[in-house]
Amino acid sequence: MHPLTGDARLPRYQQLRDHMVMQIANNRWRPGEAIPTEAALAAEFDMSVGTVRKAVDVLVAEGVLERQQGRGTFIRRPQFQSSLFRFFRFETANGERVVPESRILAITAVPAPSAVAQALGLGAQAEVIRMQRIRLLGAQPVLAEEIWLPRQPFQALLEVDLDSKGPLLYPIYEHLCGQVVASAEETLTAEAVDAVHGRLLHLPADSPVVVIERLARDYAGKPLEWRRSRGHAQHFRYRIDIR
Amino acid sequence: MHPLTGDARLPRYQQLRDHMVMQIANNRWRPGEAIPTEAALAAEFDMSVGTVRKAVDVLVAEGVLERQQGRGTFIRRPQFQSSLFRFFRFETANGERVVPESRILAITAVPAPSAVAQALGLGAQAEVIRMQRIRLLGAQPVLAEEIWLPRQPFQALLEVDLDSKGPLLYPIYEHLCGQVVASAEETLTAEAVDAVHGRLLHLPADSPVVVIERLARDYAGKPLEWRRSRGHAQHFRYRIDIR
DNA sequence: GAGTGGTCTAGACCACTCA
DNA sequence: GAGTGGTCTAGACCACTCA
Repeated sequence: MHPLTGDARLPRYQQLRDHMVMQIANNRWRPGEAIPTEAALAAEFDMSVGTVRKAVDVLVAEGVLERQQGRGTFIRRPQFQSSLFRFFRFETANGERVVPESRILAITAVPAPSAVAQALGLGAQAEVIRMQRIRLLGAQPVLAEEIWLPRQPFQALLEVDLDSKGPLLYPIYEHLCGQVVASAEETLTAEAVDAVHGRLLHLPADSPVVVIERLARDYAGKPLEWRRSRGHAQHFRYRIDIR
Repeated sequence: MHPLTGDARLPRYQQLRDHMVMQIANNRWRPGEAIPTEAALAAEFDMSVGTVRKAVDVLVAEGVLERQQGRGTFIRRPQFQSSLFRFFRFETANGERVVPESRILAITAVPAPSAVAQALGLGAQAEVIRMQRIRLLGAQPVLAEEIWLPRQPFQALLEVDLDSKGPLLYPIYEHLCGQVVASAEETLTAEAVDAVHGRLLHLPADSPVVVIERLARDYAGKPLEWRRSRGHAQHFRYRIDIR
């Protein structure tokens, strides 16, 4: 048995939810691992299974946990590889969906521009890593990305050949730097392409492009990465259900 | 006491949820009205209050119901007036948010083009109402909309002066035609403006515009309205939180 | 067959609303 | 103070997974 340490004025299921978020943020369990059974948690915190279930319900609704009947409840690994592809459709000539290849144009450590420092919650002049890359379908560039990371936990990225590790950065962040992206905020805008990105994307002047800015955070809510991606509007389509 | 009529193999809370959706679709309760208390529903369907709460939880999560502690549980009236403004920001010179005025350019009954018939789930050559309107900030057009409705329940729209009733159509649908919009699917795309819309929106050639297609449905899921709105990308901004 | 989450019950007591 | 939803308990039994 083990007392909860949170704000005792909150309902017990909320206290348990907060406690579990903290455990996850502190890497007590890794993505894909099972948390203790509902009965075990009820015994540990001296509450009924119904109250444990309510705390777990909240975390499932928040996308942090995933239930599997008969097997257990697991830390959900966010599926960010498909994130851009909720916005952009890339297909081969035969109509098959494909993940564009990645080519890194530049990766360097620089003092953070003030907008980047602010987005990442860093002090002025903190060191950041700046990565520029393009995503290609065959020889055709389809996305241009600039990516900013705090230097300290991501230093290792400067010391490896990223292009050899495939186009998906978040698994690299996890394995190379121990940083797990758990949530993100994205902002969509659209504009006529500027000269720089027109050249990068091989687009005529004034072509419409969609811009996606993304701030990615870990389980504790700490900003890990700020990214801006641009792609031709022709590939863009996004669907929303509302009530 | 009253037996549930749904699929008896489903959990009882699901059966109750399905039953309540049906009641709402059949206008047993109107938007804004309270449904019976949890205790009354438990007595009516001979189940425990916990099971009723679980059915209500589902409908709250789906956005159909709204709980108010101490007062009751209410049919949620979807807040569609703000729907476009989740995508477009319109502000006066002083930076205040405003709802653009509406000017209807044309409203006529026509045979449904096949794409419209398909979207609205109508037979080929069914009669539909076609409305074209622009939204204005002062003298500046900011949105161009084409709106398609099945003629039958919306006939009354052809017989009134819509411009005098303000820019929000959904309250008019409800009061004039008895049709309540309960949910919608929206698809965002972006393009360079074409000649027709460039003229309507007073935009130079090749300006980037964002296009929102929306299919609106009633509580039973029946399509009520299909709409396509175009606005200058400069006003467009959309934010998404993902896990 | 042991262990997991899923459904359901029948209650107790609390927090809030409103006349 | 009567009536509402919110929290929590302690159980029973079911559906599913996996060795």
